[in-house]
Amino acid sequence: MAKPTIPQGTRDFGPEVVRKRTYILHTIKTVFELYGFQPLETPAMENLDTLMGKYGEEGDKLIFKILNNGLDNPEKEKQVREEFEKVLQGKNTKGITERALKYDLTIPFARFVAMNHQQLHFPFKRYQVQPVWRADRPQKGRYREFYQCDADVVGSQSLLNEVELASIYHEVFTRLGLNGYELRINSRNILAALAEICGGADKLTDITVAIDKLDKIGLEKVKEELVQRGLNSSQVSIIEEYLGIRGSNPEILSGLSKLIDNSKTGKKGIDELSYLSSQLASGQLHLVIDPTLARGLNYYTGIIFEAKAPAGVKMGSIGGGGRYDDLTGLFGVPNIPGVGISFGVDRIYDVLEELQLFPADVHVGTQLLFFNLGEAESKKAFELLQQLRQRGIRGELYHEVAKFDKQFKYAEKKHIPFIVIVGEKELATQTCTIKELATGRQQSVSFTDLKHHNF
RNA sequence: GUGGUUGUAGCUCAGCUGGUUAGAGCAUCAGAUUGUGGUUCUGAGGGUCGCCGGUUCGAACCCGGUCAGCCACCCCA
Repeated sequence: MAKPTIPQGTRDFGPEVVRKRTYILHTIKTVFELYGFQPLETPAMENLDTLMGKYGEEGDKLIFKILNNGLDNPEKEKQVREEFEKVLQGKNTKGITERALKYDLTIPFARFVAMNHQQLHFPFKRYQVQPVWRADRPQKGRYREFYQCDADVVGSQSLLNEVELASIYHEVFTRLGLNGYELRINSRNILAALAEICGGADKLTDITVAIDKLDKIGLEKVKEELVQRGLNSSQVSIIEEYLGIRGSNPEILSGLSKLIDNSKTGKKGIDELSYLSSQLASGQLHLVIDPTLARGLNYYTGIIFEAKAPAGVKMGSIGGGGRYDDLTGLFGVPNIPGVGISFGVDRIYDVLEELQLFPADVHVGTQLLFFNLGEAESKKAFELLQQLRQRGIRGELYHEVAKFDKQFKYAEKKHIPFIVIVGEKELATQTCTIKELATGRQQSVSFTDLKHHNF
């Protein structure tokens, strides 16, 4: 029998890891709820039609397709072979595959809203935490199965939603102890205005894709890429001037005004950014207006967000999002605008690990362990244990009579903070001995008092 | 999808220019220790050297293929 394996790019999560991940996810969900967001879950698989063409050409290639059943039916052999020929030419065909694993949470959400918009009360605020799948080649921080953690508001144009979402980022990162995080914002309208000035709205995608790489490849390479993408030298120098806008938020706003204020779209973008920064200026939010922030996704139309790990941690974005004006339009229901954010759970995990920000008690599952020291002893211990469980205290009785040494080690391995000894002496005196492992402190408590004892 | 790199015990790794029975530390189990863990000491178990094939008298080592991990690119979370 060959050793079992798991599919490429997938992971098992052991108890210790699950506890840490749960801590992160619980924190995020709690904050979502605090802001009035409601939970939603959608199926692991969607109809292929729902997903295809929504993520661009590259995205389509990375969708995990599910093979239809019954392809081996001899009666259909000829038809199946013909259909498969089409697959070899790069076309998708319902004869071979008509379902796929979901690629993100946004498109399934849009599909859900399009299907149910008559029943929903707007604005509809939902959060969703589920795995998604991509047929990408795995590498550092990238997996074929990973969790996304999204919150979106649909059915409202109000910028107050952006304010709320920015506050959610702040609240979550603060609760996780990531005080040095940075929330960068920009507006797609600013970028659109820049494209206008550079002589063509059709250049928007080329410009955003190139600018998005600034952090990684530097100014010179970005300029090269812009030229490659068909921009002339005067257009490139306008973009260079734009990328050179730096300083405090007010300074950046005035810099932007000088460059693009006579564009109507540009003015709208500046208004959005100044509204957001003024609304949030009073708090401790680390809000930074960043003209170089672009984000690859094409469907964004207004404010865009990107959350960065504290400086010094070699980790880029730990969250992102933005406003889209017409997501459900793809599914035949126009005019439902929305704005959403996403948390990168795996990356946040790595950052918390690196900065040692997981709480010390994150591993504590079982709170106390009763030692098993004989038949009569364990019978009494079990009775006491059941009383404590009634109170909601998580406890265990060691599964068999064993030496102290073994039972201690079991408690240590499971990070159980307290052990309770009920042995011959304790039975005689109707008391038990409670020991706190971390400190070695020990105390004697009567069987009747144990019920109310605080651990 | 393209390219690079690694694969030896549960884990981290050593293993000389190819040479007889493949090693260490940690972990596990047992004992020192029959009511007090973390330390120490003693001993034991555990490997088809990722898998398949080739070269050779002889392969963990060389060659080809394959699978998996890691890294970079494309793209993205």
